Amino acid sequence: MSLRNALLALLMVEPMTGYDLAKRFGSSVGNVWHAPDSQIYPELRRMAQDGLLEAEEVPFGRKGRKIAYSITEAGRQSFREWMDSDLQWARDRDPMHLRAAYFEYASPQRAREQLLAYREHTRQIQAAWQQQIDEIDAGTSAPLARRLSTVPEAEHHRTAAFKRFTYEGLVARAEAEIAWADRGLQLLAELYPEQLSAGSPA
Amino acid sequence: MSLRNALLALLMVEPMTGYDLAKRFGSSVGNVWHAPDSQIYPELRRMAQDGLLEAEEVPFGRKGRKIAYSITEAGRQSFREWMDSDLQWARDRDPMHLRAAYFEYASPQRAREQLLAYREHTRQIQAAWQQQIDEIDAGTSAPLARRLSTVPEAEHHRTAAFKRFTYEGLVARAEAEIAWADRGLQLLAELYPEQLSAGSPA
DNA sequence: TGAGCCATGTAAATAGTTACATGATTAA
DNA sequence: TTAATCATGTAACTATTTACATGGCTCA
Repeated sequence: MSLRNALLALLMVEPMTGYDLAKRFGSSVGNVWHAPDSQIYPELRRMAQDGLLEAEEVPFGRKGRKIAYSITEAGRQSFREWMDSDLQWARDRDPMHLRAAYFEYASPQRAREQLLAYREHTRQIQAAWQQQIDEIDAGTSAPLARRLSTVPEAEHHRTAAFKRFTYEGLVARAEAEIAWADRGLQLLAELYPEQLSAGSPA
Repeated sequence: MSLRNALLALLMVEPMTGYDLAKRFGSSVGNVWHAPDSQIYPELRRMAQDGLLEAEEVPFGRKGRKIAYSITEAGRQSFREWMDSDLQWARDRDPMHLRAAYFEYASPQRAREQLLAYREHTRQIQAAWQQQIDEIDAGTSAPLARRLSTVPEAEHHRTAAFKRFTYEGLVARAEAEIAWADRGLQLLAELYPEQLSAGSPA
């Protein structure tokens, strides 16, 4: 259901084609909710069937065609209802922590490599989130600018504040994960002083 | 695939029935990988079919029966291979942060209630994780005791250290989420001074 | 004898992943 | 004219959720 609402959130701002939405999932909303093209296209058609969206086929070039989706009043209401509904918390399902709990079954070298890879991966997504914050602060955030253009001036500050707040939380969480990976690397170095003497943990 | 490996991890220590495994998912491994009974029972049968487990039907009482699963050598090897394999990172899919990004569409009251509920929920799972740490430190952790009984004495320290390390990370991450919720409550109070004047954010 | 837990499941639906398939447009 | 990117999908599979179904055991 969240994919549907993530799509509605984007379409609250402006109509878009499936392709635009799929690409946008690689940047703005994709930072909090990933979805591949192959999930987006069918979902959009279902949403149109359910009356949440209106689909309009737009020709382009000689023979090209694309489908522009715009949100209907039913779609707007559905999104607002979701925003007011209680969330059900996702249960924990975390491969990296599951694995770390059983590191004694792995070789220290592999454990170390995995922590390094996890730290690197986390740093990368953290950088992407931080960039969103920087762009919001600099006033160069394209997604935010689009959103603000549909909102009365008096609400601009709040709208920007919520977006920034969201990314702050993600950056802080990533920071905790990076610190955790660092502690793990340190722990490995302490527990296996000989095997890991060659590589520096940091 | 992680469910399978979470089950293998438990069965590396000792044979268990489906019921035992399902219950254990409510405490030890369930802290990092949740799975309902209805997913566990079929998965165990599939794993037995694949030769990773041996199933033995054990009668109990007059007509009762249960199925004890023990890990086979193929199962042990499969688990070790998984432990050495690279993890593919789960994409971000986070309903609470998705929602927070669009809080301007919710009423400040509902936004506040949702942050309070999220903080409370996070505190609860954090407390469960912290309890695991306390039990490890006190030497009263039943799951750890079971694990240690199958491991040479020289490895006890390391085994305990990895378990503790895992839960430390989860506690720290929860701490970051709680701090984020606090910042959100503060932000709401600042953005909507009149509407929220009645309730204290903390 | 009834409540609560032990024990194992099935069915149906939804969600998500991976790999593949097809063709058009645009700019170098 | 070819590479990149625009544009939309299908098929097959795996994972997960939700709700339901069945019956035995144990203790008060």
